[in-house]
Amino acid sequence: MKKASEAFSELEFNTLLERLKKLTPEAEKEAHFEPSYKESSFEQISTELKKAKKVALNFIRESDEINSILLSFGDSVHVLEAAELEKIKPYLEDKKLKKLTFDSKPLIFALRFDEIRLAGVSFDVQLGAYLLQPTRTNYTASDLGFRYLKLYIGEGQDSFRQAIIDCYLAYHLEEPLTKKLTEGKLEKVYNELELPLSPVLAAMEYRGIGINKEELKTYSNELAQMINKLEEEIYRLAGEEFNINSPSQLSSILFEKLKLKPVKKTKTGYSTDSTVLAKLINEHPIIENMINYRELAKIKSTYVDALPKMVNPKTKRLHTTFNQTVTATGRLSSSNPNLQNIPIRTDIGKRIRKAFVPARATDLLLVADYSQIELRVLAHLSKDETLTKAFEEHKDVHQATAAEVFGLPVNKVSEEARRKAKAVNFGIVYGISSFGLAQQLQIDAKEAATYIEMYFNRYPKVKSFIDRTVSDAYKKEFVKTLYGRCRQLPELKSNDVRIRNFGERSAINSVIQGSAADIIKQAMINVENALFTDDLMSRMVLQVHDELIFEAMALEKSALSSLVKKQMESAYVLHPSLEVNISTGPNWLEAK
DNA sequence: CGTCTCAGCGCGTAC
DNA sequence: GTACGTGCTGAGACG
Repeated sequence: MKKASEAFSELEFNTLLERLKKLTPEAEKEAHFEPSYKESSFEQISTELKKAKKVALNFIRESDEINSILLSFGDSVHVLEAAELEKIKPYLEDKKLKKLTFDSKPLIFALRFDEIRLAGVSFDVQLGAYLLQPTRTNYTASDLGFRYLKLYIGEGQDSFRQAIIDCYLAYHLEEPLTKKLTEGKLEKVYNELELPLSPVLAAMEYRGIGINKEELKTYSNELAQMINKLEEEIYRLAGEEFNINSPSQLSSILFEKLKLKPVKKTKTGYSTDSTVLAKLINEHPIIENMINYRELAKIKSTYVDALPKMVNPKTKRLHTTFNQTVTATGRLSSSNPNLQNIPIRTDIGKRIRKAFVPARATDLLLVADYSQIELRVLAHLSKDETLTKAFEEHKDVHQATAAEVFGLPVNKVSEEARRKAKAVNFGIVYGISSFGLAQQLQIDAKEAATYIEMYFNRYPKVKSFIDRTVSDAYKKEFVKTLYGRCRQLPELKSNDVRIRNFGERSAINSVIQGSAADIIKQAMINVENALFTDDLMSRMVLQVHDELIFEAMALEKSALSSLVKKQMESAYVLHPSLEVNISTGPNWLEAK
């Protein structure tokens, strides 16, 4: 009863506030920015459009359908009916007329349904704001309007008003954002990488990738049966039925009922994650079943059952969204669905890849992946002779590292030593801590520390590069990649040593991961252009951080292979040079 | 009081 | 180190 009355009074309070706002329109106008707009026809704006050098552009859309066209020459925003699209088409496709946008990719994407190729996008608010502050989680009109123009724009506008505001901002943020980008020496990465990449990503999203729904349906049934059996066995061994997917319920079965020894804690209780289960494998027969259950359940719910639901009914294909303004380092991310974390490591997971196929059975998928791009970037940036030489001599880099670190002849490097060296290499790229390496290798921190020390003994210039990068980061509070992409590191100002250490690792990781991201972005732009120049029909459809996936026309297989290899390897002149491996197959599994 | 929604969290997949 | 998605859980909103 009390709660209900409290809720009511709060509701009443809000309603009163709303009324108050309406009663004082003057105060409202002062506090909140509202761009003016007018409904116009093509004829009314055609004179201005003809003589204009630049125009801000936006659409009001329902999913991918354009309902209205928004144009601004600086003052009022013109709202035109979608029916006028045909008349505006030549202007949209005229690369000499500069288009200023708030977020260009959805516009490019939507226009493709009307067979219009937007050209001349010279400014994109989202991309500019991202390059200036890549660690922000979003770039809303309200935040950006205030930050760069001191405008008060309310959050949570309806979609019509939001579209108007975005169009207005696309015009008026050009000057302040461009100025900031220049000050930060970010023009190169902005103009040569992010802006030209945007239409490439739009095209890849538009194309999508083929998926064999029947294959997944069959697999789903198989998995259901296997999961069912494991479920029964787990219940039997537990002596009761419970929700296996609930970490808290599993925890009480394992650590209370079965009296197993807890390995580590989480915020809320005892951890049951895969590393914990692995350590308990010899303690109780239920553990092995749990490990198997977890893997199958993960694959089924996240991929096998989820992916078919996301197939576009019109195109019969999967269309991911490549997010260009999400990661702190400059990598892309992929969502709805995420096609950058499709399983590959286990046999159970591999079968998912088999379901990714080209549109026509006669075509192929072609996968082109950079060999060890991050370690090559490290060799390049550090100028370490030993590491550089390993690549120049086409050595197995983990094996070579093992030989160096453990002082063995190459032919005496055991599987075990190679595995350890590989973990050290990963650790270096991630910004190593002895704690992290110890956890990875299941050894104590002291032993891990000696591995790191031995590594730095053999690769002294990697050591000095890391030291230089970190001390530079403390001085400037940011780091930069090969292309000048910037990441701020406010963590380095923290009084908490754990947060500072995190900042130091991020500094190293961002330079290496971000530089690799720069390179593959350059490669994507170059490859896409080359495909059109050479009149090939094959198309790039996915990017997974260090690899590009193409739908290849069978007849173009060899031409495509050499084009892609050439373009990817020459995207950036690195020392040691970049190396790309190519393979093809009837599906994503067999093209790896 | 039951139903719904949402955010946080544990977990696991990728590079 | 960098991401994203699923399922569970508890809190608060809703009717």
